[in-house]
Amino acid sequence: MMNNCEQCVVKNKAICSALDSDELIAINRLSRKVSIKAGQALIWEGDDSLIVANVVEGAFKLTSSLEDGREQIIGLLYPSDFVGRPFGDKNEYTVTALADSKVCVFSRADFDQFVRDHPDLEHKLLQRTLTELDRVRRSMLLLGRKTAAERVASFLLEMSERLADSSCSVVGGQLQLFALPFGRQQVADILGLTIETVSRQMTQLKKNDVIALPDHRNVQILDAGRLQDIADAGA
Amino acid sequence: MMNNCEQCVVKNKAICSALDSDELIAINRLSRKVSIKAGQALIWEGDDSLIVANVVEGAFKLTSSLEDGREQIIGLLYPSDFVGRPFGDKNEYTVTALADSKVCVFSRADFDQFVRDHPDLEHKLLQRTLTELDRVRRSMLLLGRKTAAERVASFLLEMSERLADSSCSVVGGQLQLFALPFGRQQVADILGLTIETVSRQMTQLKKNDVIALPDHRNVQILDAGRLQDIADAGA
DNA sequence: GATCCTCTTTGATCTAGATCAATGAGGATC
DNA sequence: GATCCTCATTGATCTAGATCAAAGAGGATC
Repeated sequence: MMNNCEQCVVKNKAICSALDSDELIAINRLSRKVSIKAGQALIWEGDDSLIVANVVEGAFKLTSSLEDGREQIIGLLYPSDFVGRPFGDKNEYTVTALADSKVCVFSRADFDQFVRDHPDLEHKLLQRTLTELDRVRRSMLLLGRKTAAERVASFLLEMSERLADSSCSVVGGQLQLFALPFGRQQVADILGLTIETVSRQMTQLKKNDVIALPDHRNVQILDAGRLQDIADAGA
Repeated sequence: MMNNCEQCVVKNKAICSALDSDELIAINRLSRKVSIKAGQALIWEGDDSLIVANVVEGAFKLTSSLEDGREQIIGLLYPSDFVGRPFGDKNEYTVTALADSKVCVFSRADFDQFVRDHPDLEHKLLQRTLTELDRVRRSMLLLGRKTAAERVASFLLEMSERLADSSCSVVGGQLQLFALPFGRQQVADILGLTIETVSRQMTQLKKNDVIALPDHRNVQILDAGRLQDIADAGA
C-alpha cells in the first residue's frame, strides 16, 4: 500500500504518535489518503458523522451558519490536527479546505473501534480535545465581550504564536513577520465582525506603528507589547 | 468512610458510571466531598490545575474575564458534570457556585493517574469533552453572529431542553414551564449582552405571546415553534 | 499593457444594542 | 407595615460597528 504511515509527515505530531509500528500497520489498513482542493468541503454541517481524519497537509476551516447566510468560523485546522466527530452521530459543523490539502481519512465506525482498543490513542485524542476546548472557550470571551480593536489585536497575536513553529524570525515564542493563511473576509468570520471593520482596525494599527502591512497577506508585528495591551483591555 | 460512592446520587450519570464496584472503592479513597456556598469559587482562572471534581449537587458557572471587569460565562455545570482541567497545568477559567453545591473532589495528579489506568473512565471523559466541545462551538455562532432577539430565544430553548430531564410538563423533549437557575445579569453574561437588552427582549417575547413570565425566575414557553423560528433566523 | 476579476480600503450614513438614568417590585429585617 | 436591599423593567440618548456605496490595487489572462 502506498499511503504508508511509516513515512507520513505528521506521524510524530498527530494522534498516531501514540502507536507502535505494529499498530501503525493496523491503522494504515483502515485509512486512505485523500486530496481536497481549496474551497471543497470534507464534512457538512448536519450530516451523519461517517468519517474522521487527520490533516496531513494544508489548512481547513470549521464553520457553522445561519439560514440567511451569516457564517461563523468556529475553528481552524492545520497539519497533524484531528477532524471529525468520533463517538457521536452528527457533525455539528462544516469543514472546508482553505488551501489545497491532504487528509488521512478513516470510516468513523472503524476508527471508533480502533480507538477503544488502543487506550494510548484515546488518551492523545482526549488531550487534543481538552486543548481545543480551552482554545474555543478563550474565543467565547473574545466574541462575547471584546471590542473590534481588542479582537483584531488578539487575533494577530494568536496567529503569530500558532504559526511560530513553522518559521524563523521569532521573538519570545512569537513570530514577528508572518503570512496570514486567509483573506479579510475570513478574518471577519473568525472574529464575528464585518470585513470593513477588520480592514479599518488593521489600518488603525498600522497608523499607530503597532504593525506593518507589507501587503494584504503579510503582517509584521512592530510593537508586540502594545499589541498585547490592546488585546487585553483595549488600551 | 462516609462519602461512599455506592450511595452517590450521581453515580449512574457521572463519569464514574464506567467503573465496577472494586474500582469505585479505589476511586472513593482518592476523593473527598466538599460543600460550596453560592457565590464561592472552586477554581480560579490562571491558577495551576491542582484539583478536578464531579458536581454532585447544585450548579456552577464557568467564567473568563477581562481586566476591566467585563465577564463572559463560557459554561454551566450541573449535577454529574465534570469540572477542571485534567492533563494540563493551568485552569483557563474561574468556576463559581451559582447555588449552594456539593462536589466530589480529586487531586489532579491522583485523578490523572487513575484515569490512565482505567480506559473506560477515560472514554467517558472523552465523550463528555466532545459533547461539551460541540456545545461550546454552537455558542460561538450565537456570540459571533446572532442578534439579541435570536440569542435570547436560543437561550430559552436550550434551557428548556437542558432542564427537561429533571421535571414534568414536557412536550417533545422540551420543558414548557421552568425556573431559570440564575438572574438577568447572568443571562446577559451568558449571551454577551447587557442586562437591559435581555430584559427588553424578554418583555418583547411576552408582548407577542411567545412566552409568559409568571415571575422573574420562571419562564413558560407558549409557542415553541415561534420561539424556534426566532432563534434560528430572527423571523 | 489593456481588460477583467477579485479582494481591500476608505468614506458616509444608519442602527442595534450599549450606556445613562429613573422607576418599579419583591423580600428580608426590624 | 415601614425601611432597606437587591434585582428587573422602562425610557432617553449615545456610539461602535454594520450597512451601503465608491474607489484603489494587485494578479491573471488575452
